[in-house]
Amino acid sequence: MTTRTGPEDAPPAYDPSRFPAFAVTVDVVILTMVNATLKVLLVRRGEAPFQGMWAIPGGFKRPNETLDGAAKRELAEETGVDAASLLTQFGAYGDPGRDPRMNVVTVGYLAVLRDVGAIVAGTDAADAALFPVSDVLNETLELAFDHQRIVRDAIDRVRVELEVTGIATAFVGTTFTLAELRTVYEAIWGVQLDAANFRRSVVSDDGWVIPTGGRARPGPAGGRPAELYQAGRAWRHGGPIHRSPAGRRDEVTR
Amino acid sequence: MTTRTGPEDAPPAYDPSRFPAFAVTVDVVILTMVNATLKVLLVRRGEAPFQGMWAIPGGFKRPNETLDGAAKRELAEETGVDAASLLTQFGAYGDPGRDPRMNVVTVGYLAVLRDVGAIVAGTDAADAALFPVSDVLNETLELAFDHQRIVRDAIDRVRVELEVTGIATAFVGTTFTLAELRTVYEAIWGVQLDAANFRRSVVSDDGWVIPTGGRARPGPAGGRPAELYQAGRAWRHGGPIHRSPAGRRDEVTR
DNA sequence: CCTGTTCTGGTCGTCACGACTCTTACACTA
DNA sequence: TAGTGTAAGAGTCGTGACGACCAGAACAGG
Repeated sequence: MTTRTGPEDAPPAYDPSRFPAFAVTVDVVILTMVNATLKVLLVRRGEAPFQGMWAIPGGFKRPNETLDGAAKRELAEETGVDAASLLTQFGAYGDPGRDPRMNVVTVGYLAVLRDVGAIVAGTDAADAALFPVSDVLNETLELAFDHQRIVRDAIDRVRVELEVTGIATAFVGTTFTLAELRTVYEAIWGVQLDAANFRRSVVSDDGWVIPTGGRARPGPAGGRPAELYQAGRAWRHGGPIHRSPAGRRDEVTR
Repeated sequence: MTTRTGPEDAPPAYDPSRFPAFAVTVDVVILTMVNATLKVLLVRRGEAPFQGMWAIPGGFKRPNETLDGAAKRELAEETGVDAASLLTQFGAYGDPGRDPRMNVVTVGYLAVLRDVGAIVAGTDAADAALFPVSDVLNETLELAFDHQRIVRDAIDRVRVELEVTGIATAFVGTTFTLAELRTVYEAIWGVQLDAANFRRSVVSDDGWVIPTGGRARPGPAGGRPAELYQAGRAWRHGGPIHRSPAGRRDEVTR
């Protein structure tokens, strides 16, 4: 990493054999959709500092594993889910004092899951729960460490990923209706999408979704049952739905 | 960072008081445009490992500085430039064995500068030089550590930033012609843009660029002198030039 | 004055997309 | 079994962005 080794570039304290020691952790922002609302999985801290406060799940990176591997392991330990496909790194955080105990640099990962509700219920419900992302963004809920900023960055990232990758399909089940998929976009971008136009964009013979032939059960109010689809293979080339310029500008202005 | 402290979550080796120690470094991918070609600043390693090979400039993070601060400091040490505005983090790298000496996690930063040619000439030309980015991408030039991957990720990032931020103006001077600005897009995206259409997109009364009234000196072959512009304040809301869907698809397929 | 080169401005066709309307299909109830 | 309500599926139209292409303007140099 060091490049030139002139005296001004390598003071004694930064000799490679005596580098400053850091703890490296991996924090995972686990997102899911519940009732057309974007939620984040938080755990309650059992010890100081920030004892009793809610935080993002995470843990130390081990020397013999990669960062991606550490994130995958933490996700599995917290939820039991082995979802390596949708685990993307979005940032590193190393402000001095962010952990009062020691020098910690953490790497943030974004995970998108479905059916986390059942998973959380399976664990001890007292120290793991789903919270609306809006509660974190508008500071209704205060988080430990700098986790508020980390969650905020994760949301910014998922908003972009939604436009350029197939991350939307990770929020829904293996089969889904177009209305379900549409609520994902609407909840994450905070916009209203015309159902007809959405359908035309997604079903446009490009292989975004594949009809399964099945039909969903209508809601309690009746209505025509929606067709069931499964994700196609075209999502790796950028998603079919794009934000309107007005909407994007709003987000930046926000 | 640790969340629950059950016995399975906290093996003795990962007690907070005895965390695994890592060195944390910051590596800066410094990009600039020379003769309509995208170049990256590399330095030659003076010591093992990878002695004599070219690498990205970087160095250890100090405990009392932020990651952004460390990147800013490294950039200043290498180039003397204090360009905090366009220094963006794009990834963290911590594969075991990426540095044979010890456990190192590095955070990659992207810096965009102009006039690096003069800066490099000012330093010892033997151990710092500009290389075409294409030489790194197609593996004509082999880099130390995993720096090839880091540069590749940085290029991926700058291609996206070019579309959604005003990073293009960082490659040109305070005043510039539209042709200069166009070559930035063409070099980074590897496309050809119609000069007339490019002009229309940029000068569309949105404040992307502000005419200064001055005119550039024509090239050696003559021609009409181009008007000089300076960057407007609208770039923070997303850039005016967007890739064609075909071009974006090519990049993913690549 | 002529020519070559580059910038600047204009036109046109295409296509993606949003707004809007209508039809279809099913559940539920009387 | 007929009627009603609801939501999905399908069509239409207008607008706006953008790329391809062309023409004029401005300057250097011979």
